[in-house]
Amino acid sequence: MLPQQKRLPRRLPLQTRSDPILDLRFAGVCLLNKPYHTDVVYDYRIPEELTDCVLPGVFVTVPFGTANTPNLGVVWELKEKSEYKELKSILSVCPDNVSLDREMLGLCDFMRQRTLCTTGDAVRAMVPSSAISKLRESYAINSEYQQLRSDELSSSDLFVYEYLRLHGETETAILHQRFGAGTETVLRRMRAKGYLIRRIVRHDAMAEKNETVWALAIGEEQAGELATGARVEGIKLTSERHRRILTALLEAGEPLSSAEFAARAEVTTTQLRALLDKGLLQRGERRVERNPYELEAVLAQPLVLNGEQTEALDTLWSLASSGEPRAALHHGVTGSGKTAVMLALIERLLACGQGVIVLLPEIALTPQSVSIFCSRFGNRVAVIHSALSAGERYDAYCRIREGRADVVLGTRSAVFAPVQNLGAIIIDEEQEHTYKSDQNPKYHTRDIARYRCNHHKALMLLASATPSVESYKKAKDGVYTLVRLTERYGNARLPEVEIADMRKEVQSGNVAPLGERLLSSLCETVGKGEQAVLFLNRRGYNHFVSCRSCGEAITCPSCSVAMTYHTKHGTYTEGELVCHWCGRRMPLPRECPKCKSAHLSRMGFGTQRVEEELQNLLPSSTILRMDTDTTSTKFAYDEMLRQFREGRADVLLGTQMVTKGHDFPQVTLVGVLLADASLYLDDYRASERTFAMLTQVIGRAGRGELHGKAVIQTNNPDSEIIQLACAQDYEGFYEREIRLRQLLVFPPFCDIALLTLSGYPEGEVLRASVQLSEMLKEMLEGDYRDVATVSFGPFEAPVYRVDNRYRMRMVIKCRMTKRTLAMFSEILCRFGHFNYRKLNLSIDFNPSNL
DNA sequence: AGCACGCCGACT
DNA sequence: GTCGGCGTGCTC
Repeated sequence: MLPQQKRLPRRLPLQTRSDPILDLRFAGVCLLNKPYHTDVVYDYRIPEELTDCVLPGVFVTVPFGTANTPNLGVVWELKEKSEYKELKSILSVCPDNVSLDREMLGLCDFMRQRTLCTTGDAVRAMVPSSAISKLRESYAINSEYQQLRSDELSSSDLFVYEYLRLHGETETAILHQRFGAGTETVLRRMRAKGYLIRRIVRHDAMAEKNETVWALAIGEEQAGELATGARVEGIKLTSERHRRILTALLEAGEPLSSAEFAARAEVTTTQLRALLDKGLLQRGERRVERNPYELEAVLAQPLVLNGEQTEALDTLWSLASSGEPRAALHHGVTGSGKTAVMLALIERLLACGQGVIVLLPEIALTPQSVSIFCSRFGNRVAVIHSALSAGERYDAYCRIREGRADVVLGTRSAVFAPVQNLGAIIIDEEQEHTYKSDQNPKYHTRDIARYRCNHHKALMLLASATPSVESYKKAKDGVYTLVRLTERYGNARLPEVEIADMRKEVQSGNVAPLGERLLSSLCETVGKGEQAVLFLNRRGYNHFVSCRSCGEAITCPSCSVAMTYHTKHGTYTEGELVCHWCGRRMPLPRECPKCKSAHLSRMGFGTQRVEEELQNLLPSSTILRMDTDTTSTKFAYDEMLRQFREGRADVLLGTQMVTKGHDFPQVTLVGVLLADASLYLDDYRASERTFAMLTQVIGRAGRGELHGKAVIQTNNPDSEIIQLACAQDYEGFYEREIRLRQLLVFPPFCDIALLTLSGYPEGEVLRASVQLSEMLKEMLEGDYRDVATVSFGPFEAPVYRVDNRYRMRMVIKCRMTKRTLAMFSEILCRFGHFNYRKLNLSIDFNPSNL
């Protein structure tokens, strides 16, 4: 057993530099590039000249290790004394463009404990990477070492040496580009021999972008006279363009950029420079804000809320203004006008000087949804999503931190937006699995939002037509306040839903993706000049095995998730079934366990095929296909949606993308192909996802004046989930689902820790996975006897080999308590100490996907 | 993660 | 005999 590392303190000591009693000459620093088992607080001396700028949350560089390599770190705490002797001193403080405030430092700690991530992981999630200084390594020839013994150096050594002799000090990245893969070894070797020296330099964040602007260097009166062509103090402007420059400046009343001059006065930089030389103009700098969203604040029409909405707003407002941290679940049927309530709530919060974060899943963050916010709140809105450039992200961050933007609209990572006086965090479509990060730090947005709302005594508002079972249970248990909207807004009625049994089609010889019912409805709709949306449920494509006769898929006897078909040694027929939750394996049965039919099949068809078919059947109509192939750029995606909304296409065919965040008033028909495909995912949330998807897609129809219709094609018309979705009966779905979860012990009745061990070679991974499970067993029988768990595995991950790394897994059902977390933390530390270079252990709590 | 120390195989 | 392989242990 290895010695225990001293983990980080749970609470931050309260302290500021102004405290007169304390003589805070030392700093505890967390380094940003440390692996989990060495991510502890390291003490450093604060040099005299830095006493004023070393404060908790500030980024610094410190020497580390025997070589005193500079490392980037964040000051965690200040202290009077340190247990350690022979402390090193902080090297430098990064410029003041970012630092973590108390809230963010606390959040950092929270994330480390909850997700078992490192300080670096947490910090990088909170702050745009372009705002943090970077350390860059470069090499140069050691001038004190004159003799070049060429017998000691290989030819690749000499190439690099020669390059450095010619070019001088060069960054490692550039050398790497020039000399390829083996460069690191070459550099290391030559440094060890004393030929080269290495330097690590701090490069500060790119920070703001500035542009050159031109201003008057003389008085306005003088300029005015010159602009008329008069002679002033010996100068007369004969060129008409020169006079236009002065006129433009006087009209603008502020400095202008070259581009602005070009637009206003049709003059070029040459002419501007001429006036500069005459001493009439001077050059200055102006901050440019990189904001891809042109935010015209249109005069917002007042929100008209119906009775139910007003009631919901009042409840939410009383929670938000209570001065206490609160959480609410806003459950409204599709089309009930949740957004209007949200907007009204935001207006009230802004009126009280509070800011708001609104989170949406990526695919719902469309120009349409952005414009809803921008038209109402204008340039107070900051939009944050993954497609922003580093500069745009940085500027949005600054705008928020400085309070110039107080309505933040964004995807998962926007939950960290540095809104100063936070009134609410709204998570729309809260059941979406994209709110769970599957890379380090593996946080759930809800947990971060809850932490931040506690800090700000703000409201966390979860909204959805189909809440996650976890959240709805919390609402039922009174942890969240439940706010309901049960009516569709305005004249809109729920569409009429028809379930089309595809088994009959198969029996009558039709194997086409479009059944008769859907086809005839489609012809009718298009014939009337109305629009249709076809949703192809492609999740679970081809992996599970289902019965053609009864429609059931083969599920794991102990987990109630579909078993996945794995081929063996490249033969397609000789496969076996595997459960990704408990690792159970079994051969592919000859007949259906339910109805004994021999018609077992793998299933699926792609969007292209459906598109072709459609085009044949409806030759005169325009079909838009929207999937990951056709919408590789965000631009293409937006363009397609716009085309469809403007009525330039009759049918929109696509995957999940078509289900979210768009209002198409002209759509009267919604068709779902293969509704049951996602019913048998190898995930315990398969029913939940299918229900949510179907409910939402059905809700797309009939949102305007026209009445809508939905046709649901399925091999499994008796499925309770499909029927409940067609009836838009969330309550019924929940009751059924929660009972199942309890019975089989799945969240919210337990938490799940997914341990993934990856690396190479295969034998090592297998050996280590056995060692891991033994270690776990030993801990559960020893020091952690009090931790209740049920472990499965180790078994192969669903995709066993990725990028030549082999992956083994363990699934552990547990309760996420301090003790459980402490145990997993120790596992990570111990594994780190084993120093398995090529192996990596990752732990994900309640993962979103397998 | 890096880096140094340290102990074994294939080269001058 | 040495260089360099990577096993092991430490970093305020």
